[in-house]
Amino acid sequence: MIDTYIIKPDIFELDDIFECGQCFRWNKEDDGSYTGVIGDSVINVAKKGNDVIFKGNCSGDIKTICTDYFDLNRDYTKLQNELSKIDNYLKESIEYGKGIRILNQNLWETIISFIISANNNIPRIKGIIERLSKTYGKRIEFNGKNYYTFPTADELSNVSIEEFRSLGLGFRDVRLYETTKMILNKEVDLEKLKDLPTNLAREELLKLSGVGPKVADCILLFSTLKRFDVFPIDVWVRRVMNELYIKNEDENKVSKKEIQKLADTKFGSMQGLAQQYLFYWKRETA
DNA sequence: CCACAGGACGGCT
DNA sequence: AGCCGTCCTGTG
Repeated sequence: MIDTYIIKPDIFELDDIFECGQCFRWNKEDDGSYTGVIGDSVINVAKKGNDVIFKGNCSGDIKTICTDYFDLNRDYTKLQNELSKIDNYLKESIEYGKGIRILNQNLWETIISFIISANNNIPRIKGIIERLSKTYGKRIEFNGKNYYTFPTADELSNVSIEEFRSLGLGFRDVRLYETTKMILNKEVDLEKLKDLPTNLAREELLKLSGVGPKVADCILLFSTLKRFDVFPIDVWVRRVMNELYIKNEDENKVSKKEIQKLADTKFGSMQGLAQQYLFYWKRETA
């Protein structure tokens, strides 16, 4: 059924939320709004003045779905104020990406999406995920258009490596195939992850094929696991951390260990959010 | 045609 | 433990 839900949040900018690199299934419409799939629902998010308007073909209560997914019960103003005190670089990056909220994305979907993200760029990642959903997910209609749910582990259980390859996954085909099997046979039990401390949850995720340190940290931060005490280090984060704080002539000579240690001491339990502001700022203004 | 961009992984020291 | 070549596809 088609539902609407309207709020006036202090912190909520469409471009900041959907373009900061945390998600791959949201597409911008001609009117500036975004449409995407959350679980079994299709949602369109628009902003008019201070109003954020959610409309969707929803499998449940739209208010519950959006409150959870968009992390609406967290006080980002307070978090921004705390982070802004750390230094002026962080303050500037927060001013740039002031409308960011970290999404609560389905854990399985986040795992598969970020395995696909390895050694890959955003347009291609989005294309692969779209083809995966169209081929193996369920169709939902909204505003006269077809959308597709992200396929479940069960829906991928009989897909061969060759079929994955034909969707454009490249060398990631085996990783998707193996990880699907490992999750289905509970070699890694996703249900148990949410109760584990961050370091142990990371160890579990690292057992999955195609999940290394960077992907594991993205999963911990951008999924319903919602851990802010991780600091995913990719080329852009390395670049910005070196430029601002480490100042090595060759950024490639800076070890991940050194960056990680700096993030721990400087940003502490809020390092995941700090990473998002710094990453988005550096990427968009590069 | 080539250079480059983007992480995991396995083999090597 | 750290270093490095390979995996694949799209872009300039």
